[in-house]
Amino acid sequence: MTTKQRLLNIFETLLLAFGKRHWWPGETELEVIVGAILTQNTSWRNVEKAIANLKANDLLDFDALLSIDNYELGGIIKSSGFYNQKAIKLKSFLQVIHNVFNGSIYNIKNYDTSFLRKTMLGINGIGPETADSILLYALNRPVFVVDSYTKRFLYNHKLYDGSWKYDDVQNFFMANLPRDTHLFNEFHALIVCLCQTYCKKLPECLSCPLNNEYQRE
DNA sequence: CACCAGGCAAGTA
DNA sequence: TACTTGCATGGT
Repeated sequence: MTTKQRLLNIFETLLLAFGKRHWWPGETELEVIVGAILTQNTSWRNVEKAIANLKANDLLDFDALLSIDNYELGGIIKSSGFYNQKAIKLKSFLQVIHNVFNGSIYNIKNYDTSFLRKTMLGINGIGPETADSILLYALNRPVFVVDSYTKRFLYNHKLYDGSWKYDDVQNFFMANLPRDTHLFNEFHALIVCLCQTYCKKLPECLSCPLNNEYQRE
């Protein structure tokens, strides 16, 4: 079985086991972007509270967020942890959108993916995972998102030895899968679901739904 | 009680 | 280049 066939098999198996994940929860691009920053090293449960709090204060709005005081913003997103840093990160991101993209978040749709990625990576607080999450889940660009779960999954299933960097892991998926936004969207979400359900720690991954897939080899 | 969660940047060697 | 540390709340 080739790597491409194996990856697609794994995807089909996970989809069958868990169903569609309907990622990313969020009604607007801004909500997805805010969530992507707030969920850095933080459980999604705590991020949901922060987003609800932002909505309750009418702050899930580009201009409102841009003008709010950092200290006050930190208090509102406190439940997401690292709230002082994240307040600064959110403001930095919005400030760049304001400066580079002519003052509107909606203009960023008109720019190509590599320019957007490079620009986002230049913002303090935006690393590769956050940038790619925004590209895929907010802007529907065919970019594969890598996180700690992705590496754990590949390692547990002996698809890599643990030495690859972020870009190496991303290239592995993108070189062996059709460049399809919906596929990348669902695959990443399914890997997260798999690891949160079965593969809590390295290197164990017992009673994993993929075991049958391997027995077929 | 300890440990982790859908990371990143800055500092050190 | 390759580690280490600070950031911080809330759930299990």
